[in-house]
Amino acid sequence: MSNQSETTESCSPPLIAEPLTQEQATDLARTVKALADPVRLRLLSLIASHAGGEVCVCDLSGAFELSQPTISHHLKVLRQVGLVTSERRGTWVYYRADLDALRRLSTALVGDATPVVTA
Amino acid sequence: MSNQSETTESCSPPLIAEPLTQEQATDLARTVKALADPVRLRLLSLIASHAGGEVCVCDLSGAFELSQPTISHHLKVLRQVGLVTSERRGTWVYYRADLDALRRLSTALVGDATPVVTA
DNA sequence: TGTCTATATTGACAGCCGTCGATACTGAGT
DNA sequence: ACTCAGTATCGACGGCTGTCAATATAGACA
Repeated sequence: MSNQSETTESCSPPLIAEPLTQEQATDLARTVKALADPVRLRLLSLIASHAGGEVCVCDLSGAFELSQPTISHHLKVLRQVGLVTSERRGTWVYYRADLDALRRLSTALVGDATPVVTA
Repeated sequence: MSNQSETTESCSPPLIAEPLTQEQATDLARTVKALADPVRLRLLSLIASHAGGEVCVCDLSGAFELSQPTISHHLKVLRQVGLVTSERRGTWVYYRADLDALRRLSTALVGDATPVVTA
């Protein structure tokens, strides 16, 4: 049960290379939507940047002034698009970021070459 | 008037490097939200991938089975976060993608190195 | 079995958002 | 000045979403 991911966001040409089909856009939007919330961005950031790669939910909850169900809800949204995975060990549940999924998302936007032209 | 961009999304360390502050997350979410819609993804894709870099609104509207006000609304959302800019020439308005803005967004997610591990 | 802690699910509610029709605005050409 | 085409804004409506309190579930430990 650790992962009911219905990951779609397959590998299509980047957005800037050729027009997305309606289906591609719908798939991509699913993943982007999951990231389109400050709380979820911080959650993913906390998980992805954590040494060891794993974070216990109890540690995540403490970082927000939100109810426990709300945090659980946001984690579920991230799980459903495959950006994070979860594993139960004893009483605790540990979350881990899927960096490849994030990279695929990034690639879907701009492709591989990413020379930032910091003005 | 061609551009009422209130672009915030400044250059912060990527999401996966260190935890986002609440403000960073809010800023980033603003931009991500603008992309979190299939229609806007397709619009941006149509604009960004267009030869010449410019697309007239009249060409964009034709690609969707949506009312003209709806397309105009979505274009405004993209404009407000600086992902596209617009310029009026005569009767027509031309939209252009800001690829640097897109790249900054991508960098905010995964950083510079983007080796895709296509499984 | 019972209890306690950690996490998930449910149900409800308010606010946001995508969509439309109607209307206003802008520039071009009579 | 008038009209016409292209685009933007307004106001309204329905559906989606983030939040919570209440409750359920899962595992650890008596």
